Amino acid sequence: MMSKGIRVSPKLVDKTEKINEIATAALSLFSQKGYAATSVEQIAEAAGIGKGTVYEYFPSKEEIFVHAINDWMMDLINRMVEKTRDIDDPVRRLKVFIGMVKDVLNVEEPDPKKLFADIDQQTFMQGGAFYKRRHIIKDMRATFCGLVVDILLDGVSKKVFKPEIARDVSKIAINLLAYLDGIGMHYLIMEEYGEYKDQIDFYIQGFVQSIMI
Amino acid sequence: MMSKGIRVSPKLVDKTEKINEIATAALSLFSQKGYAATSVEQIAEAAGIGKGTVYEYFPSKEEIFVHAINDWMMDLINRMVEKTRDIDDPVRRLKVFIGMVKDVLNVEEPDPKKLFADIDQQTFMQGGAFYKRRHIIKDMRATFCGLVVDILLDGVSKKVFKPEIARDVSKIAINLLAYLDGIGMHYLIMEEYGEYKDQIDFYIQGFVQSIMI
DNA sequence: TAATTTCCCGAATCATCGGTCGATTTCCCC
DNA sequence: GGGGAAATCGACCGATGATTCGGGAAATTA
Repeated sequence: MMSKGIRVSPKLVDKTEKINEIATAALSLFSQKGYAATSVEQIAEAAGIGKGTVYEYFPSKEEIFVHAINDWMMDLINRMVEKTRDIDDPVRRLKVFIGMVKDVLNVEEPDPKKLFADIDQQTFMQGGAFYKRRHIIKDMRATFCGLVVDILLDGVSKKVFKPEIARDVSKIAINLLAYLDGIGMHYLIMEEYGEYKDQIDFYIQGFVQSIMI
Repeated sequence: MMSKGIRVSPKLVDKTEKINEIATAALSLFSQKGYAATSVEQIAEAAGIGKGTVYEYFPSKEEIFVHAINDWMMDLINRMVEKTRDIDDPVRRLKVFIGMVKDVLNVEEPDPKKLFADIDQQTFMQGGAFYKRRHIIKDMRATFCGLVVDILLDGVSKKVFKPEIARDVSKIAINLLAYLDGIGMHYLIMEEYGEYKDQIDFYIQGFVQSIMI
């Protein structure tokens, strides 16, 4: 605590930490009620501060959303990188990665369902929080895609995956992620989580078979 | 015009047609500005009537959305059924279907991008227009899936597709649609429409190969 | 303790918008 | 051409919620 105090003057607060506290409280609320239905007052209450204080740390509600979502997705990606980085067997590495993607939808806190819907919303709508910052979302997707590309190329170099997939590795990665996106959405809408994992496993089985030597 | 006059009394309006006029005007606005950013007054103006009049035909803004989206999706599905129904060659039939799905994203009026985002939004958020009517969205998806299943089974019975896919035909159909969903979303976000069709063709090539005898 | 700066707050502001309602217009029938 | 039901309308109401702002609390220094 009390780390960032460069100038010494009356009362100093760790701004960064406070910002994160607010963002964390907000993310939880956004995931429960959605962005639009969450008021700044509720965020303040959840963070244990007054409404006006929120505006000492964020210029607007939109910025809270952007910050919170950014942190959340960064964290998600970092954990995936970490968990898969040191796996030697490319097939296992791929499957661990996919397993983590599968599990994302089952997280309880923060529940990602509404977060994803709100991200799309705020990205597509002119004037949305992410509209003028689509690059954040794009970068995130690109990073994600890069992760898969790494795994695939690693498999190629280890002679486990067919060499010819190297040529289309980017296409293949995008297609895999698109599928995972789509099937996740499908089950979110259809609410048949029971079959979700089977369905993915069925797909992945064919996928792995098609890229293995 | 003036078709539905059963009871003859002072002044009679074709309610059904008026409802559709309003819904059509609304759909166009929703697709341009999104559901939340479209006011009932704007809908009224676009339909060439007063705000109060809108409420003679719809009980709420939400109902306008539900009605408009329902019509829109029904129409989409019907056109797909029609265009593919009479194609004999299962492979061509499948490809025509996929071609139509591809083209959906490029429609200008109404532009589907925001509509899809709003549908998800209104489906996931408690209190959303589709929240208590997820069945409408689910049914639509099920119908859509049924279409693919039909095409696949037709191919099996014509000895063009492998017989063993009949066992998992539902899984296969869902996976295909999930992919198309996901890749569509991907390109909507990444805004690289140029590569969109190539990407899908690449996928479909592998897909068709995997199910053909 | 007083001075000073930072931090905190929630009442007030301001704008938006969905929905209502009573007045007004339109149209059909006699 | 007038009676009356149907249809239209838009000013108004009430609620909501993001953002502002001015005063008070807290902490630090002298």
